[in-house]
Amino acid sequence: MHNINYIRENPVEFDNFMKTRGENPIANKIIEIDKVKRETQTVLQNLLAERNQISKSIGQLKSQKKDATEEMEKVEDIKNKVNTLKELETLKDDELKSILSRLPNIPDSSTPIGTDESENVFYRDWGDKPSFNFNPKLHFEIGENANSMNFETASKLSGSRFVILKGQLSKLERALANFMIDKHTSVNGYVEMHVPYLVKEGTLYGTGQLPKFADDLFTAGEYHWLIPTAEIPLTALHSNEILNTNQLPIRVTSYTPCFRSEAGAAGKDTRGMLRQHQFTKVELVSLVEPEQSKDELERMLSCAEGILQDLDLHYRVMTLCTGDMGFNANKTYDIEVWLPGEDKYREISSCSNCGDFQARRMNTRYKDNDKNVHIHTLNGSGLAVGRTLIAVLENYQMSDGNVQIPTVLKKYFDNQDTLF
RNA sequence: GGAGAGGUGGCUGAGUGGUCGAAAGCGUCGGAUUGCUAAUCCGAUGUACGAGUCAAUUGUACCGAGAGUUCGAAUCUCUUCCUCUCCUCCA
Repeated sequence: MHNINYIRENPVEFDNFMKTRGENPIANKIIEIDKVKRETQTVLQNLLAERNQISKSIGQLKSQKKDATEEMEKVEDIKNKVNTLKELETLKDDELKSILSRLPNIPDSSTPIGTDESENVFYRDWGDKPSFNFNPKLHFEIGENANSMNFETASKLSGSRFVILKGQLSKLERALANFMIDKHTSVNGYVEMHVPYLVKEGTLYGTGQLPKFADDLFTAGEYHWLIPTAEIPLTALHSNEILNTNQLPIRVTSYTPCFRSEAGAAGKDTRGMLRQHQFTKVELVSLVEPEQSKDELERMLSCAEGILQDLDLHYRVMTLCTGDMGFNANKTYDIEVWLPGEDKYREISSCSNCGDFQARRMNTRYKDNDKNVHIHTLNGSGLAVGRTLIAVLENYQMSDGNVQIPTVLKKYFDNQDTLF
């Protein structure tokens, strides 16, 4: 959510920012609505002040058993005006909120300007592409050949975009998640949280998924939505709270399933488990003071990268351009892991600084020298477990169809060398 | 799922139509004092929005949320959400 004062004072700049994010100019419209709203408010409040005063004197007159008919007639007149003005104020306020809640965050000055993913900018990379003396297979070929990855049965149970992992692959998924959580909690300073997977509408509004992206989400019953990422419950932990400075920074992590309708992805990545309605992810969330958020984004990125380094998986980091960046973010780094079977880099983590955008929506502040200031929120995948499993399979595959177990995961497999 | 109770400021908790933005206590902050990791005393202490020479100041709203009754609502009515207790069920 945007600061209306900022838009009021910098309408042209605001429109320019919105343009880089694919939005049409709207500042003037916002300011006009805001102006009417405030003018209405002023008149309304004056009338209410008058009413309160007269009402008070009515009380006094009555307690003295005097006649108050005259005063009561005056108030009657005010009442009618008040009702009309109240309606107008509510109308304008709703209009304003409806517009503001659907506008994306303002990009950070270091975010490259561009229209789509082709204009994302290379930031850095790590490691090298592995070489194979055979033709590397795709992850689902490896999984299906080992009889441990089953899409047909999953589809029988739940439809398309689901998978069943069996035996060693199921264990690999669990091992990866454990490894990630262990590292983030013991080395990187995050506190592990176990959180609800179903949340209320207001929670999703606070983090920015609603009202605009309802189609991307699954609902559960009348009042609940399935979380598309643990970012939702973790970021909203302190909604409607005023934190003390000494509570910050808050760094939390959670291993959860994520549920996404993938409404806009029809026909995309249909084969394999790259794009599922349900997948698991270890999420990192930081709540920090505004001055800290830029450093925190770098820190978070490094924490996520550390997992891939430990797994010895080659990747590159891209800075997303304004047109490709998500709704909430002012800056985002994507980590793309190398998948030899696909012969492509694929997103495995996305680390974003949301500035005060979410904090405004969910009203999370902290006391800074007696002033209440919105905190900054950041989130990042550390990492998407399903996609990490894909990366391990494709990068560690051997010519005989077996898969080596990365060194750091061996302890989860009784020190076995290979998966199957 | 059945029955009941309740939602008030950072916390505990009083308040059943006007003098209530709200007692009291605790906590926190500032000050005074006492020769000592504390006690006592005094004072301050919500949020949002509006008006303003955006400073002093000032107005409005907020007692879970929304609607209503009334000249006037924390207090009455309705709706709704949430919490708790007991029973039932259950990992």
